[in-house]
Amino acid sequence: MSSPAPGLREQRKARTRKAIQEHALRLFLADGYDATTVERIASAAGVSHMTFFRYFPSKEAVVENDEYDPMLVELIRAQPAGAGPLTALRNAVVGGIREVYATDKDALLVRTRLILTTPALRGRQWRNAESTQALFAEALATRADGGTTFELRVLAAAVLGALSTALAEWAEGDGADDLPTLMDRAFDALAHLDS
Amino acid sequence: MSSPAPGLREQRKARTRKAIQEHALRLFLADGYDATTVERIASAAGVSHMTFFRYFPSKEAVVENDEYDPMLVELIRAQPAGAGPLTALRNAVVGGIREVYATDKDALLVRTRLILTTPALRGRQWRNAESTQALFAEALATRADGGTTFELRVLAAAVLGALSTALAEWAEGDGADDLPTLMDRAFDALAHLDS
DNA sequence: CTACCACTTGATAGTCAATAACAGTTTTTC
DNA sequence: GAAAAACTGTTATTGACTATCAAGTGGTAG
Repeated sequence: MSSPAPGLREQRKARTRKAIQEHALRLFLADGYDATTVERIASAAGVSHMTFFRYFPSKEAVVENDEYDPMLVELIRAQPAGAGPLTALRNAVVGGIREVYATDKDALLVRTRLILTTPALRGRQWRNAESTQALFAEALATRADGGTTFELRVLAAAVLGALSTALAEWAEGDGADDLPTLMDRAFDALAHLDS
Repeated sequence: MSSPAPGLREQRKARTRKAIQEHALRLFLADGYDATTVERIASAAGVSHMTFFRYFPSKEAVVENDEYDPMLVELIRAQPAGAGPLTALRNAVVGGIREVYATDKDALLVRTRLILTTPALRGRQWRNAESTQALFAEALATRADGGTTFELRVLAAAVLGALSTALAEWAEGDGADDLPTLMDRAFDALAHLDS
């Protein structure tokens, strides 16, 4: 990633981007996703709707937060070589989430609930999961884990399904449960599928 | 399900619905999903665009084919009680797909490829998977399978992830592989995740 | 057979997301 | 300081989708 130069322009862009995102989330929570037009978000953030689309490719994209993927890939690669692929994924993901959870818990809950209750966002979410699946499978492959490419893809897909379920369960319970614990339980279930 | 009366009206509606769907798929394949407008589909089918939306809630919906879910749920319920939940799901799903595959293989391939290559349809597909996950989990629960509701949800999600991967692999290979065999391999991978 | 009723459809107009073209302004960069 | 590049707003257009209302069709009772 590049911070090419902290010039005035970059600072201003970062501020504009953040303003759009914050106003968008605020309005989504207040009035609902569908009832909030891009025009309204833009004017709340003090820009034109064209500028909105220059910062975010779509109305859906303003809710996303894909910053975790690269970190998780790093963590997967860093797992000791002896562990099996499921164990490696488990330790990497649960460890990574634990950190995110400690600092961004509330924001994560708000965003997750919004996504779960908005059909358009749910679809988007799953589409992202597909690229995450590919990243995970690739990271496992470079770790020289056993199994064919196909098997690693299946593994990554199964893990993502399990993680999504944990996240959904957590959000449905309004964040009362401990998310890393739920994810651990999800991984336990994966390890003993035919209980 | 109701066939209230095979009156002229019902026949006509069924014909219109089928015509819209067939023209839509034909045009999608010829010109691409995005390049095909609803207006064009409607006029090809000899109706107005309003009628299109009276038959299908959205442009995306015209590609779907959710008819398999009830059949799969029946098959899951019919599995012998002794088998573990993963085995039950495996036998039900692979058996069901084998039948579909024997009769609808070409149509399945065309539709799957279209969905995989069209971002908007991929999102829709995953959204449907969510309701399928709930149906599977519920079917397993009524079978009095071991495990909590949460664990069954995780299982259903993992299986759907694995199945999607098999379907994607099959479509990427232009249908050269045998789909039921691929699904069997996906289930094998699930059974030995930490290979 | 006819007259009535519910259902289905089309024409029209509108909203909203997303894209394109152009002009005006500001920040770099030399 | 001036030329080049980047950023933004205005306006217009496309296409998915909805609402309304008028007109046409099939089913049915008399």
